Amino acid sequence: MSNTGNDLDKHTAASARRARIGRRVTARDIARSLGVSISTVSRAFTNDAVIKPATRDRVLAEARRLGYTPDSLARGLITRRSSIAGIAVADITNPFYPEVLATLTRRLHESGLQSMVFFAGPGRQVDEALPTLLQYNPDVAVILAATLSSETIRTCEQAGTPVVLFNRYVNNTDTLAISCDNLGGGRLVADTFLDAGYQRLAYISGLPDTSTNRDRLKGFSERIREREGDPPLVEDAGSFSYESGFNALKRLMDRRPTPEAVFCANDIVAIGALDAAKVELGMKIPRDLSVIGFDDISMAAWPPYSLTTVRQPANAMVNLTLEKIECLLTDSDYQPEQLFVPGRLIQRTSARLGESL
Amino acid sequence: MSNTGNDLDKHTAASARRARIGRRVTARDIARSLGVSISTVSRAFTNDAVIKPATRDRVLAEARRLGYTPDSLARGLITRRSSIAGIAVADITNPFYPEVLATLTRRLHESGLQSMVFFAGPGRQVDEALPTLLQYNPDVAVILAATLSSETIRTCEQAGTPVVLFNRYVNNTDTLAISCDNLGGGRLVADTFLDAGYQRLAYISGLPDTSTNRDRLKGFSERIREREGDPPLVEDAGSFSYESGFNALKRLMDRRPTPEAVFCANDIVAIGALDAAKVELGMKIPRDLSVIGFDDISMAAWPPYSLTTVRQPANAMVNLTLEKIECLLTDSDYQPEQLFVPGRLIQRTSARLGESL
DNA sequence: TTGAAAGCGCTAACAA
DNA sequence: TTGTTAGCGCTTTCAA
Repeated sequence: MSNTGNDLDKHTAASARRARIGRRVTARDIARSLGVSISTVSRAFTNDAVIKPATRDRVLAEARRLGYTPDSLARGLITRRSSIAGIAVADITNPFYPEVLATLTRRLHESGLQSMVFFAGPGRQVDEALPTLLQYNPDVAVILAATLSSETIRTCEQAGTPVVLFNRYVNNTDTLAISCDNLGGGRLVADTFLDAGYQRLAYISGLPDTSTNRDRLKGFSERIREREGDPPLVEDAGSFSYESGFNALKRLMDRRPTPEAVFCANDIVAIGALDAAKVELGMKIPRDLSVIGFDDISMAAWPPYSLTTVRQPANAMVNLTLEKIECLLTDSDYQPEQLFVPGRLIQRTSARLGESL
Repeated sequence: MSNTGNDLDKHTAASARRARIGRRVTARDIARSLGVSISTVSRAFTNDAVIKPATRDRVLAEARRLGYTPDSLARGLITRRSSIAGIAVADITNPFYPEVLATLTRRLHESGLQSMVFFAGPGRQVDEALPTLLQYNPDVAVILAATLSSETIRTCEQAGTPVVLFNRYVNNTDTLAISCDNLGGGRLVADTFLDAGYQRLAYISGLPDTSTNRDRLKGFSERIREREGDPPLVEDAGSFSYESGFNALKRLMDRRPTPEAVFCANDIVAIGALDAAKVELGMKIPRDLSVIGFDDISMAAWPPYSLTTVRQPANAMVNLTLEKIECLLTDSDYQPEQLFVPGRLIQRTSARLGESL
């Protein structure tokens, strides 16, 4: 655990920058210029401080004139709140997450938290990157669609940073986790297919070791078993990507019995599968095959795909996340929970569900 | 400019968090536990500090044992380097930018900079958000595919934060800007179409007031004029989105003379246009219409689209950005430049270019 | 309602 | 090679 030690870390750096542009304005400058104390300047920028309104106005005016803004870093040093939310996100190739990330950071910002983001690949990278993030004393760490070892979670808590898992969860921990009800979503799709009269069902899986993938399959299979249907064929795509879905569908269609209806681990996999069926196998959708996805990314509504899918209520999930972060930050009695937000079937035309509706 | 003043900003917050989890380990703890001074601990974590190797090892070991890591915020307070890169990104709906963002933050991280990201809509939001970002004293601000008023740029420099514009530039400023050579890209497409023998050309524009959109059109028209072709039809899609492209193509096809070849402001617009042509107008691509896009997002390679496009060399652009950031940070004589990285035509099958090749 | 003083966790000049 | 001291920019008791 050595220092940064890289090429940007020259000693000349700070001076070079300061040479380029003027020194930053500090509270002292305002104080001097106005003939008041530094504390007074500070109070002008603290909401519930006792200060004469007229004085505050003078300070604020002078601050605007000189371009002063309190230094959040220095402030955080003493308030013990950095107002930073550390966010780790994997799976940026799935368009669902940029959208979530955008609304999440926006909502955090509205709550006075700046987002420090780290993008990780699918591997162990999140565990490796988190220590760096922790050096900034984030008020909270949000892990987006990535897994975190319980060991790393422990590290965070030891550093005083509560952790929120978004769309993943870990067993055997009492870490706050907000997720779509993937299990319920899987069951919903099973019911939908069975109600429509399909018997030969299949599942195309995504990244194997993720709770999203596991639970969607689990709910799907479980419900089929409950209704005494034939167990579904499971084709492992290997990852949540277009190419994976594309190739998986081709393999799936070589297997027997040929499935009538396929549930895909997520939309991007479903879209890959759809294209493979159409382009490679010359199939007509939904005449020859019914396909249902999961997420409801914007692409799902594009005319050539018109994908029937389980919508993850991204906004509701983000709202819930913010609500719980507030609990974490303000209520010392709050016991972290694992929360599941139900998804909803969005019917388009990639699945023929016919009569039963 | 008042304080944050929001619901997370309770006074109980810090104490609640500290109650939940142990107080953070500080350099003082290590020092006490080892019977050395705080400076010695500090030196152990500073690369080029004079310290006995054995002492450093002892400190590092103890640090690991107790889970100590220097507080970057406190460190930044005195070194005058926060090691934070502030990034503002608009246009997250264009898949090109999540990809750029991912590699950009990764490369910054390798250079010892953490990324603080703010997502903005297409509007003035970046100008509004930047002051908040500045409170964290970022070492550099990177503006991704968004415009920044010269006034805000001034504010940044006054605060001591150099600005880098990525894929946008502003006239009349000496702000560092790294961009694809959109002008050259436009000319390249014009040549490609003209060489293939097309005469009735068209351009579907994206978000009107962006340098990317303007320059692509400008290069395209300019080159056509130089080669004495008929000026292209220009259809304004209004934004860089699938729907815009979809609708714009329908309008375009109602105009006369009917174009034989269309250059789209970017890939996502092109893909929308492609779908409109196929789904709505029943056209065969490229038999009835040749389409060329710009960006080369991963979707462009999907079989149903197989979009011929001008590839933006994202990696090269990010590398260049990092190189120039280093200049900005270390070399006080460095004069900001406007840099343009050439794009390259990726031939797929959405444009019939035939004989001439 | 304000100012003086202490100190958040750290680094850096200076002494030893 | 190490410790002592000062202080980064800010907030926050405590006095006035």
